[in-house]
Amino acid sequence: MNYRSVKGAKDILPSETSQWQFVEQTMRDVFHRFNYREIRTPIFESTGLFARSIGELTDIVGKEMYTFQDRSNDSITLRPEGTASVIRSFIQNNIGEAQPLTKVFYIGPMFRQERPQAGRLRQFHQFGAEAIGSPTAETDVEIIALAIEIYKALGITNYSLQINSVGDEECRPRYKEILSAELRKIADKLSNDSQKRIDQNPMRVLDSKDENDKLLTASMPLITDYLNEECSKHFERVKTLLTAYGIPFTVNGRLVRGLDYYTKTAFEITSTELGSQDALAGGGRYDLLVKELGGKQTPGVGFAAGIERLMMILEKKGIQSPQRNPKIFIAAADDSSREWVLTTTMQLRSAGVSAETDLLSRSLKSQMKEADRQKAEFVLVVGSTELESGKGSLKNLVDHTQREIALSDILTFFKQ
RNA sequence: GUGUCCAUAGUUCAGUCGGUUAGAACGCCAGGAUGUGGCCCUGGAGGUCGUGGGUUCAAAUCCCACUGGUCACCCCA
Repeated sequence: MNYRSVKGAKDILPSETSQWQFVEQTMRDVFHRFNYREIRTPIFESTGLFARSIGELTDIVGKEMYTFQDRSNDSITLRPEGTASVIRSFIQNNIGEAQPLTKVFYIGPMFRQERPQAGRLRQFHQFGAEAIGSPTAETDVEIIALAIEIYKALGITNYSLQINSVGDEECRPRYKEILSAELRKIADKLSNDSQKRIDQNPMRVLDSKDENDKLLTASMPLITDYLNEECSKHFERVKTLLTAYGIPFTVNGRLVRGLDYYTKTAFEITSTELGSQDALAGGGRYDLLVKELGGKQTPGVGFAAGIERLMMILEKKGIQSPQRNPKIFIAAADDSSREWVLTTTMQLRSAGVSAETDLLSRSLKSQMKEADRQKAEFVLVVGSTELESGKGSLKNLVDHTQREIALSDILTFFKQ
């Protein structure tokens, strides 16, 4: 085999696409119920957009982006996530001027050059939603409820919701100072990764998976204890509304997001059905992002979720889309009927019926086997005798019954 | 980026202590008194054993390198 798909980029094969369409249709229905409209942005953007929004110091920007110079020497990046593009488009097209609150969703491929493993690809697919223009906790909860409703609609139940508040531009820097100071005292005992983060991103240290780090930081101060009044009130309101809505959650004061633009609410939905990559969805509030990217000060909140990880759970739980099989297979009993068979198949298709026939000049037995393999509901057998008498035998492959039918009635029979 | 394990028909796998024609199941193709699928029966096609090198009289089997996959770290959806 000469050519293979690039590492971490997978084909979605004909045997899998109906499942993908089923999943996408289900989420589109839910988005519609929540009155979110689809937005489709380009899969590449100026590199600066991502560097600015996600953060120069994040791993995504620092070492995972597919960045290249195009033939005009502009620096282009394949999008590693969806929010930055949506906000760019929101600003560029003055979408916020038409109404105070913009509710959009997206579905599409994202690109990150990480080492592939279970639940992690280099080209992967995300769906997500953004509510841009509202500062209220009600909006945070609608976004969380929207994500959860999609999992519910797909029959996924084994997930858990963790929430936190990461503060705002006033209280977070203050907390970071305090935390950094505490961490510096034990710096030499922390893991290498954590030591590097003490100054740049101390909150990530508290989220370390290293057992020793966990022990050492067990009694460290948490952001939730240092929120200012506004952030604290917002966080309380989110918790109250989630409870009122009946959405179970746990507060995790160590939860942080990998993107820098989040403020106040941050959340993550995880599943025990996945491997070590157990995050199904993540999101939060980003009140500074629109302004950061050159727009008017506009609050926003959103989430992003991985489709492949969702598919892994559906597969594991045996949740499958209904199959779309041909309604009728028309078999030619001999060569004299092939012309009639082909034209009738075409006419059925024009009339809106999924119809199939044999293109390989195969024996009747082979055609019957093919009809069975295709899971066609009916088989119509037509040969020279049927053409003369004007009547064919129509077999129902599901209940195994067979009846005579006038060939001239075929179209009307299958139209409804 | 670091590490783990793995690599044999289309697929999932077996292959003894290195030993001569590399197997199974499923799938595929063709038949089963000649015009009817599923189950069943018969037959058939299909593999330079990932690639390259080494050890050996002899390598799918042992060793090395590379490539690819996999899972974990990391990161995150």
